[in-house]
Amino acid sequence: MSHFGHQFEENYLKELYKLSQKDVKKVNNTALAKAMALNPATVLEMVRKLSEKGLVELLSDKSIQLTEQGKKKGLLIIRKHRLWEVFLVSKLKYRWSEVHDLAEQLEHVGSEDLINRLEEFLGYPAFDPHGDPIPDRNGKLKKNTAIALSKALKNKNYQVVSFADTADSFLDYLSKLQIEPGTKLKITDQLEYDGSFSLTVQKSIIQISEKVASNILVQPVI
Amino acid sequence: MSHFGHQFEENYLKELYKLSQKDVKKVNNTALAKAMALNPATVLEMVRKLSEKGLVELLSDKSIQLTEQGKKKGLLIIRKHRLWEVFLVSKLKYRWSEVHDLAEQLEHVGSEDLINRLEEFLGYPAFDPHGDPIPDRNGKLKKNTAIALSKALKNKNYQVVSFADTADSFLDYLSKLQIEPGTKLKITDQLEYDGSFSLTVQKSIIQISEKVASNILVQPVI
DNA sequence: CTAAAAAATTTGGGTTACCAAATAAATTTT
DNA sequence: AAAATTTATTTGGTAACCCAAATTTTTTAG
Repeated sequence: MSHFGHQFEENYLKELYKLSQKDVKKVNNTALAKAMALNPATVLEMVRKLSEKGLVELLSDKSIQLTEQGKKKGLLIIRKHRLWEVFLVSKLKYRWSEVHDLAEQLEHVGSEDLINRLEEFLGYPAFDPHGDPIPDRNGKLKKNTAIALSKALKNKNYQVVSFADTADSFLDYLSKLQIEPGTKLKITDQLEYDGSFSLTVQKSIIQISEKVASNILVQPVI
Repeated sequence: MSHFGHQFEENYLKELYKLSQKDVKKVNNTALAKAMALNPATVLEMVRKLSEKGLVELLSDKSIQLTEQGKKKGLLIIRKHRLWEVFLVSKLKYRWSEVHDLAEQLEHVGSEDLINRLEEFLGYPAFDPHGDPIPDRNGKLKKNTAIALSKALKNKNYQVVSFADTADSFLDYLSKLQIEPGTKLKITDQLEYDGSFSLTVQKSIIQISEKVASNILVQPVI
């Protein structure tokens, strides 16, 4: 038995789960290797081991698919990751853009009991600080009903849920505008000329391009 | 660079620090190997690596000593361990006897900044749930003024601080007696015959042997 | 001081997760 | 369909951390 619990296995399962969500097309060895920044030979070797463990199936068209068991494990890691992110932001006052790497370490810690207690301590949050849904202990995800800000209605109140683009430069830009998940805002105008938007954000009025607006995901505030 | 940060290194440094505190006599390879439940050959190999890194010195009498740098790193791990234990007990409602293994994982996570924030979040505790002092961010430890219960005075109020013996069986026994760090108690009598004690613990009276009493560390309640 | 015991060290292996480069197989282009 | 490209797979190798068993060195006892 490894001295590291199942850290590696967990990373493969997590990545496979994420890929299965993101792209519709099947996940092959190359795609997984690229996603994990590993050599295809390494990935093939590991995937075979996962297959022997019944966590993954190697289909006849060479695509890699999680079994029910593998899916469950992958979701658990995602659950852990997102709950720790909530902890870091809501309790330790990190900014939401800083927590990913730390959560990547914390997600491999310990027991399911620990994460269930953490969830209770945090008050059963449904979304992480990036706006991504947190699987409950049965693996169920709350539907995220967010839409792009560029598709939102004028003069209606919205709340930022997450961002479609997660490039650092974009996140830094948003941070300067004081736009983060949870921020309440309203579209006051859209310019015909270039499609740019005027927003009311916390009593001040700012301008953003249509491109930026399309990468901000919002939910109507009830 | 390893994919695991410095988990192994950290464990060696932590153990060396603990040994340097516990036993007065010098720490040799055999002792370290025993403490870590590893083969002496393994330990020797690792200690040499630590020595190359300047974290440890191999003295001419074959004893192993932490350098200032190594000591600092070892203390940091202990700090992390104890702060996470406080978190698990005070926030996630674990019992103090359950948290060691989880803290052993958490202690290897992440940044010094994280642990500083955690410390602040927890309100700068000076002792962990076992009663052991938590090094501050400069490595300073609060003096623990505890004495063995067997050396305590009759009819004076004390508070349990920690235990000298940390064997599971002993902790389980104490747990059944509802004795844990923080518990208030008073010696009502000591039998001449075998040195055993009568204690008042939370309104009930219990009997413990002298050996048990010598492994319970207490502080006078002000 | 010498024999026995203990500790330190060496030697030869094992496993896991990784990689680069070569080869084989499948897919796409033309 | 043949050529070119992409993907999958095999092969040979590395570094970290570990072990058991043999050997050497040191310490302890007689």
